[in-house]
Amino acid sequence: MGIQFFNTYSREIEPFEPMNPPRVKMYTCGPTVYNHAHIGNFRAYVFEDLLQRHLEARGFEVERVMNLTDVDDKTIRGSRAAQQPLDAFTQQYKSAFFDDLKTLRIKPASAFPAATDPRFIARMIEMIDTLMQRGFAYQADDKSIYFRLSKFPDYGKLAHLNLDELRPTGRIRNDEYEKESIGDFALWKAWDEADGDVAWDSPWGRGRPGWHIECSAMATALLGPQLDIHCGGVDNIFPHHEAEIAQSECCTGEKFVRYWLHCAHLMVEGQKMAKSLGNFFTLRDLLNKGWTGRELRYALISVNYRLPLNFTFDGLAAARSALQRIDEWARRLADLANLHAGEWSAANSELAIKFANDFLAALDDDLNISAALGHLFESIRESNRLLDQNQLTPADAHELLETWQRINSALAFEPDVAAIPAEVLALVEERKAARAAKDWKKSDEIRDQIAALGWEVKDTKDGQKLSRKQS
RNA sequence: GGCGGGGUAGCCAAGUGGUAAGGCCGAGGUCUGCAAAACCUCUAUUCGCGGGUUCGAUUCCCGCCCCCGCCUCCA
Repeated sequence: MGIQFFNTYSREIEPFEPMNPPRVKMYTCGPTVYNHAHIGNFRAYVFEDLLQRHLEARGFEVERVMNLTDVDDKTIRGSRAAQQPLDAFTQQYKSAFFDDLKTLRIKPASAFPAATDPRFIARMIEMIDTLMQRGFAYQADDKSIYFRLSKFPDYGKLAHLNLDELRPTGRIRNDEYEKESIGDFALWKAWDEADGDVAWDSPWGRGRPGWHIECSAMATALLGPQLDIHCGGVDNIFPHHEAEIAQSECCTGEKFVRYWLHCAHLMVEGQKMAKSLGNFFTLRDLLNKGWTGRELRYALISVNYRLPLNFTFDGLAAARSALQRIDEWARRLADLANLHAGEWSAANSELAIKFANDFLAALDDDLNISAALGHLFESIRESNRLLDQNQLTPADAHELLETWQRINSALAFEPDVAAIPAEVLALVEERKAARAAKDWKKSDEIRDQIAALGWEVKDTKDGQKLSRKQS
């Protein structure tokens, strides 16, 4: 069985066949940089990262683009409130976003195009112009340009919505009466006072681009008319991704996206995350509480992307415990392998081979991470048992470790490397002497001193082992 | 109202027409100067509820209940 994904468009599991293997063109909707991204946003980005990493583990070359929305109602409002120019205002959140990606071990995309980049503004104008010429767009009395939905009967197919049955929810602005049809969305928004000095010239007057056209313009400019994979949160399905399809296909005449993958929402302690509920968290909030990026990464990645994820602090604690167990296991393997470096003749470890096959096959199946982690922990238990019984050869240990490293290229769960302070090393030496003299009292005192410095020392048959203490 | 996703042990969660992976937590044990780690054992006769199909359903069908999301610029 090859790789297969659930395609939102067909609502079915489909075999994954990119246009030009091994190349994969992937577009992922990025953040609107008007504040710090929250953990719900990062659930989507972590999912996309796992997707990319697994495709790469399977030999694909992924070219991924993630856009940055740095002009829209919220960024403009924010910059005015902060009395900063728009670019200065958004720049701080762009930087913070990149820091957060790093903390969560999310691989950088091949490109992070920003909506305000003159090159892409030009591209957007060009696309809108094409749509105007072909009759897919029109200028309304308010001078804005709108997409003419009546010309694109496929609109609604991705979301499987019947447009005639849409229920008005009050989110439709009443002042858009100039539009031909209530669903027509803005491609170009004519300047108004609230925009301040944020405006670009266009054939239709000064204004700024609509949100949807951004993605269509940047995706097709950087990846071509057709994408293999387009990701985002389920909330983007309608209307954003519908609009992208409409704009792109009416411009290029080609099918825009082959596989649509959407991840479900994150909830917090069983409720929707909202500032008003006091359960709204950014990555920084969690770091300040003593959690690490990889712990959050584990918590976010360990539930299948199509299921709603209930984020809890119990879940983070479970992530911490699971990661420590993985760390300890990998260290035991490394210790055994290193102790006998040079004795690694071809092991053909059945355990390692089965581990790799089972794990990767699980991820092939629409990123079934739960099953994949199940195989990981089964392998851990089995090899730990063999280690306890001195039945694991150094060659097996070496091979298992290599297998783990390959698998971990998709997970990125390795421990943060921390240099052991000289002070701690000195205490360990001192303790070694005390232990040789069976001075248990002194040994325990030094253990406490080491703990006070943030490190944990464990006594094994191969001597003391140090690890960073978790907060 | 429309569309979609869910309800599996204390929590998270995989899964199949043939009798319930895995993780976390908890209890007991082995090991250990102690501690930690690791390992072993135990923890759902049962998979929201009621019917049906079947030799047999958690898995298929019908009905019902509950939760969550989207319904025009929130990942």
